[in-house]
Amino acid sequence: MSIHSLPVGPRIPIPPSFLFDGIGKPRLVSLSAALPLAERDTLEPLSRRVSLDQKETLFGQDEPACSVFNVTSGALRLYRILPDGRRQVTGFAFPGDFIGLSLLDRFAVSADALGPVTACRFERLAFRRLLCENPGLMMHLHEITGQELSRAKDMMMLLGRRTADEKVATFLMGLRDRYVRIGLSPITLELPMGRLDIADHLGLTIETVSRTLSRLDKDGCILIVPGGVRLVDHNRLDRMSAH
Amino acid sequence: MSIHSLPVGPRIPIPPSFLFDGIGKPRLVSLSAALPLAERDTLEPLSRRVSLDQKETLFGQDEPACSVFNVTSGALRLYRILPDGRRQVTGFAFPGDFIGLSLLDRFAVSADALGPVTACRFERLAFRRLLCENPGLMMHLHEITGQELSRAKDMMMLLGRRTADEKVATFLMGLRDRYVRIGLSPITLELPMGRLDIADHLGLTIETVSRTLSRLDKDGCILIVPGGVRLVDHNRLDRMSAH
DNA sequence: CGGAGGATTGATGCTGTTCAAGCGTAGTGG
DNA sequence: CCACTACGCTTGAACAGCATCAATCCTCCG
Repeated sequence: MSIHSLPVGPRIPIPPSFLFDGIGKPRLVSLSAALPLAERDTLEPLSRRVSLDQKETLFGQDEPACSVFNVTSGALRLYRILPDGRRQVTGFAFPGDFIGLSLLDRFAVSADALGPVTACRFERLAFRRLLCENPGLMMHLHEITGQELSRAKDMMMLLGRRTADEKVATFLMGLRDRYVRIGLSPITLELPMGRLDIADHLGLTIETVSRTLSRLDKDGCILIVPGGVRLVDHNRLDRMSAH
Repeated sequence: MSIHSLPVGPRIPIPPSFLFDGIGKPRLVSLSAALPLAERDTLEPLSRRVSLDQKETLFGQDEPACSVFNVTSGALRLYRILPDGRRQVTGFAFPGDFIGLSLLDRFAVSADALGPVTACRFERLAFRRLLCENPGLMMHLHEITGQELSRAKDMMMLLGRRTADEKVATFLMGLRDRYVRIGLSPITLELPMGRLDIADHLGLTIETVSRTLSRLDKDGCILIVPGGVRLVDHNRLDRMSAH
């Protein structure tokens, strides 16, 4: 697929590993590749498929959380909104990601689709019950939650202490890392989210995001392409996102 | 204790409920009141006491995490530092709080004492093993982690989308809520952390924090007292922290 | 062709930072 | 008991980075 034909709301494809298990037998598109096969087999019978179109919402903040989700294809934005309309996008969910893993009574964020999305839905109480019977699985999911918490702390550092340039560079490098893991191109990054979503994620305005990307482009760090961004000067980006 | 005699590095007292169990028998100061007695009794045998003096560090970011902690008295700051010295204080730990609950291989933050601190230390692998044998307990601790994650998202909203005034007001109201739960005065808040810690927590500079507190004082919202702050105009503070 | 929505770019202004000086209190030693 | 220092906090003045306001462009689509 040429970079010039990326759709505007790009479709995050289903990585091939999700479509077949070890012996090449097709299986229902379903659970995270991050999970060992045995655990997938434990969880899968409990799941139901969900599909969303662009802009449809999966759930809203503070709604009773009767489900847990695992994204199979597409991408979602997760966010909170203040009474006066200010929004913070706390993150984006990609194939393989769980949503609602902390199993609280209510959802901590709202979630809606950036494009067509499919996911596995689990009934929360059944999910919980299953975990209680499989301490190993619960421990694994607890670990995944711990990693999310660690990333949340990265995010605090990003929001509290970094400049606009660093924020944007860090965002791009973070996306690259995630794309590597789910089998998407880490060179030409699809950006299924709009500039406003990025801005609300990084604690900036849409204008600042746009200007910063333009400058990175002019400086030869990146190349802005329809529907995404091509990473050019990897080193410079790495230095900007200075860990 | 008069508000004018608050020590500069105030001692966060041990809530009485930690000192005695149901039948009035004294017990070793130890575990969180947030935990049911049965769970406390399960965990306690595994624990070792730790004491820290002011400014001593409990552990550093990225160190191998061989322990899990539960604070019994005092307060700690949890933070990350960038190579160039910029710091983000991700939170503060008070009596009852667990640290390192996500059980990852390495600590996600550094932790050091704001004043004299005591805590329970658990050997991580033993702790982990115990949890695998007590799914109910594991589920409970998972839930606590989920709440921490939810607060991390509040923090993202705070850092990304709120003004300096709102940040400071929200910080104070948040402290009030926590102090209520651990039995400290929610009217005259002790501030065991310095202005710089608050600044690095809220993504501001020390000058902005100082100015903002001064203005809140002048406006009659709060009263700055040695070692802390007295909340005066509760309503106005609530409106400023506008949830 | 015309409209809608997102993205870009420019001009201006404000919020919070930076730099700098001064204050207050605790602790120390003469 | 009082200087003297150290340290954290406060306050002021000037500055800068990002926000705001506004206009234009681009692409997709009907």
